[in-house]
Amino acid sequence: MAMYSRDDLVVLLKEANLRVTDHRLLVLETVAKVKQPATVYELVETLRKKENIDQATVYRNLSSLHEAGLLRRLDFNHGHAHYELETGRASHQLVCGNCETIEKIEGISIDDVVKKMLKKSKKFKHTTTHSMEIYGLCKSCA
Amino acid sequence: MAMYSRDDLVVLLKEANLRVTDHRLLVLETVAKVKQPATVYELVETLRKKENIDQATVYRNLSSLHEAGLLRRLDFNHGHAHYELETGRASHQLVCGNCETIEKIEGISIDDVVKKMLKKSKKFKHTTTHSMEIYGLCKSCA
DNA sequence: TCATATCTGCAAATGTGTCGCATATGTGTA
DNA sequence: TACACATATGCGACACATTTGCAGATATGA
Repeated sequence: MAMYSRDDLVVLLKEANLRVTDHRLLVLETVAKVKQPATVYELVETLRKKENIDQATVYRNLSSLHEAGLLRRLDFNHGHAHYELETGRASHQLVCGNCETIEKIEGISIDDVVKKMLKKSKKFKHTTTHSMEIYGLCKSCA
Repeated sequence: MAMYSRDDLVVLLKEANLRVTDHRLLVLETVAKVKQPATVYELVETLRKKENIDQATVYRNLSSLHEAGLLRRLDFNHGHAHYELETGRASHQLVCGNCETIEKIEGISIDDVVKKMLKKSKKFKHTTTHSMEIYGLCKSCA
């Protein structure tokens, strides 16, 4: 898991043509630190402990960072979004269809599958980054 | 794409130990007919044209049918759920991360990938049915 | 330092989905 | 077929995630 210094993140923001505000930097920094994709609720909780920051600001920054390609937005069918740093590498996870359990799996390439799917596709020509969610039931729920 | 008669669907409901009500049958029948996974909004619109049916009823029936394993619930990061008939076979789709475009791709097996992921997993032992969503950008948004 | 585009907090508004409750309906049993 | 009871339904209120309008604050280039 790559570690980014605050200065690194500032560079990322500038490269993305985003203004470097305290709050935006803080949001980016917070997401960069989490191990599992974080919910907005978790992020807001964490951020509020450090600084007085409104949830609307958190939402707006998550959106701008996502649009700029710095964050990946994930949805696990749980009714709320999750965010993680956009690493350029694909993101794969098993997701429980019953409870909120998710498990990121590292080190598996699905490039072949993506290639096959693109070959059959009419609406997609290439994918930039992609994430794959496989839904099943976790041990507790099975 | 398998076609189900109304009688077939009644049998499915009975096998699932669900009461056969007009509304539940109608919801199931409607989902069974759509080609692409349908949003609740679309289903409510379609259903309202045929019969006076409340959206709470639609939601409740979609849930009971999903819990009973007759419907698959999908989330494409668009802020609302989609439903399709649970076929037993896996469901694969390319999803645009920018607009609402999705494209189902048939005839690709990802059993090997699922097997590999399960092997690395600590929280999942086996998957029942699974669906895979690969996020990228569609031609228009690329 | 200034001008201006962008950001922020606040409160109110949306959108999606759920719940409580009184009434209606399906289903097994007599 | 009629009954009893569990379950389903409609309605309105509610809950939660996310967005928006607006007025004041801040970042950035000139």
